[in-house]
Formats: sequence, structure tokens, C-alpha cells
Amino acid sequence: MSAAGVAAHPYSHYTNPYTGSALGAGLHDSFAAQNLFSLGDDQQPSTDDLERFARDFKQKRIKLGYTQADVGLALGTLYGNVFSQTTICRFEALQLSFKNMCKLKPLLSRWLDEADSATGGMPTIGGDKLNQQVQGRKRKKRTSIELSTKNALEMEFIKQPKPSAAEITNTAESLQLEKEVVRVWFCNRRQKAKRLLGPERKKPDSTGENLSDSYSING
DNA sequence: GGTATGCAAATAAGG
DNA sequence: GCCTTATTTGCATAC
Repeated sequence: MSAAGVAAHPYSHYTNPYTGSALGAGLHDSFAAQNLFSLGDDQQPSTDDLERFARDFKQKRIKLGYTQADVGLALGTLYGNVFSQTTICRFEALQLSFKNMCKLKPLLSRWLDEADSATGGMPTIGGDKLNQQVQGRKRKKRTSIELSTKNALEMEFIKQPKPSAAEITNTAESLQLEKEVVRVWFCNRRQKAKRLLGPERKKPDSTGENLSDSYSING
């Protein structure tokens, strides 16, 4: 155990190396907007709400004796979609985008409520909006591509970064992968190539870090 | 044994 | 149906 206590540094450190922004800028932008326009009305929580909730959630979760993995699994029972320990961890550490945090909050909130009241057993079903909200989004299990296969794909990529459908099918067959997996691999690989080639983003300086600084959340 | 994190697979949205 | 771009999410592994 090393984490007890409370999330150390909220919305700051996760600068997605791929987009150079993703969780980073996207997140900060969203949060900035959220802070500025915080309508407070809808059901959209403010950044403060999220921070408070995450902190609270973690504390209670620990008090109740559940691990992050437990929670992720329980969400599967509750809503039909399991989440990983990683995701719960990032939620607690406020390392998800604002939008993503907003999406997960009600699920975790509901879980917490049930876990809280039903002390003694994991909460069970709650078949309503939330259920539907998350369901139908069944995520495909992440494919682990073997190193040798990756190498083969890399070779193909060097030869032809943008293979035709037929070429993708061939590659998929020869590597014994699903065609879709190969197609997505090439898409992601192209994205990666672009990132690697274009390190000159917008402003190396003024964006990410400063913003994250200005989020000095903590109390 | 639980939690944090790097890299990247999968998905969403718009074209 | 496939692309690009942005984003979400998790495997693998370090802590």
C-alpha cells in the first residue's frame, strides 16, 4: 500500500505523449472552460465537485475495504461494463479528462452509495438510466500483440504505411490477426508516426504546463 | 498485494 | 467502408 490518503496532484501530470495533449491539454481546456462557465445547473459537476468527490470516493472506498480493482469489477456487475483498476486509479487521481470524469462520476457515486449502505456485500444491480448509459458500449478486450508480430507489422509499415484493404487482409491472414486489429494497428501507427515527426506542436511553452499549474487544486 | 504509470489498442466523431 | 484526429481505456509492469 502506498496510496492511502488522497490523490496527490490532480489534473496535472498526465500529458499524453501521443497527442501532446489529449489528457493533458484537452483536459485542461475542458477544465478551464468548466471553471469559467460553470453553469452549476445541469448535472455537470464543477471541477471542485469532481475533486471533492474523487477524494471522498477514495477515502470511503478504502474505509469500506475495497480495492480499485474491486470497484472496476463491481461496475461490471452494476452496469454491465467492467472497468480496469487503472481507470479507477486515474479517476481517483483526477487523471482523466473532465468529460471522462463527468461520465464516470455518477457510476462511481452510485456504486459508493450502494456499497455504503449495503455494508457487508458488494452492491448489486441498479437497473435504470445509469445502466443504460454505460451499456451498449461494451468495449472489445484489448488485444495483446506479440512482439514478433509487432515487428512484422513494423516491417509492413515501413514498406507501406497506408495499405489497401486487400493488403490489410493479407497481412492479417499471414499474421493470424483479425483484419480489424490490423487496420486499427495501422491507423494508430500512422498517428504515432505523425507525432514523432511533428514535435513542433503549437507552443512548447505556454500551453500545457501553465494551465495545469493554474489548476492548483488542493485546498 | 494494492496502486501508479507508460505505451498503445479500441472507440468516437467528423469527413 | 475507410480515413484522420482526438479521446478513452487497459495490459503490463514498475513502484
